[in-house]
Amino acid sequence: MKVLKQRSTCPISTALDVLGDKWVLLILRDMVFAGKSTYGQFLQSAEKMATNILADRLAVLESQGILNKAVAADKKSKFTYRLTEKGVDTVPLIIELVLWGAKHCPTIIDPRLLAELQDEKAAAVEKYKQLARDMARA
Amino acid sequence: MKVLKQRSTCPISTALDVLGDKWVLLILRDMVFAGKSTYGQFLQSAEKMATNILADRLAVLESQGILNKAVAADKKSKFTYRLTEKGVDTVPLIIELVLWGAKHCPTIIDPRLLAELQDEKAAAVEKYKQLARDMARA
DNA sequence: TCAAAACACTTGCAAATTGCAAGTGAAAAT
DNA sequence: ATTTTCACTTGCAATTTGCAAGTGTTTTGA
Repeated sequence: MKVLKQRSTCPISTALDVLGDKWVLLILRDMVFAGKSTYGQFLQSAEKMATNILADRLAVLESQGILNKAVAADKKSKFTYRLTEKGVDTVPLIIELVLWGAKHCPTIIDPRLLAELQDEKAAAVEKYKQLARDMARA
Repeated sequence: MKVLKQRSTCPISTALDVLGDKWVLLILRDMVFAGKSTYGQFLQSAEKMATNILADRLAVLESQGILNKAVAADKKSKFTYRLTEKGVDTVPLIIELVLWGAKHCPTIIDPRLLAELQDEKAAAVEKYKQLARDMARA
């Protein structure tokens, strides 16, 4: 059981104690926007995270109740990671990261997705939260 | 001039290359919600960041165009750091961090601030963006 | 049925980053 | 003139990262 130290009682600081890590948020991105759920799928991302870092971050996220680990339905040797409701609640944060990155950094993004997030943010947040929930049940 | 390496062309990943750091976001928090603008003020936060880390992160934020450094109006030995519009645009992200932290972690927050952020998020985002802009002119 | 492949990690280690304490140098106050 | 304030810098031990290789179960396929 991974234990994180809380630096203060500030909500921002405490949120950052777990979410203030590049790899953690890329895992959440892959779950929300790419529907990924296994160790092998997370390793295939463009950012090439190291295997030990991935294992460590999955353990942190599980111990923090942001995702659940379970044996896959089809294979006993496979695990699936699913978002809890606490994990689903990071969707608005991830969407703000998309919007900031797309506006201020040189990046590549599907223009339709960007338009959807910009023009109907509240609806898009609900849509991706629900998608994340549906995947968690699958 | 600090150079950051971009891990991919994904907007989330690229945003995280600069914002995916606990100390960077605490500096932005202090500017937006506490109106801080000097090296000495940042050092006084509850999280006690080390002096060398603070100097490093301020240099990163300046080189990324998120804040500007200028000699203070009153004293030549003092610098003031102010948010650029790129920095002001992190306000929605910071507000999502507040909401997630307050909802899912044991933290302490003024109930009126929380209610304001929860019940009228869009208006609150605009309000704090404008406050941040006004401080940048002061 | 038995060897090979897939899958999810673990381990070892060099290199980079962090956190702490102390030091530096210029301007302000006394 | 001297002390204090302010904004850093430096040195160094300890932690964390990133890379490559290895381990131990399933599962697939001949």
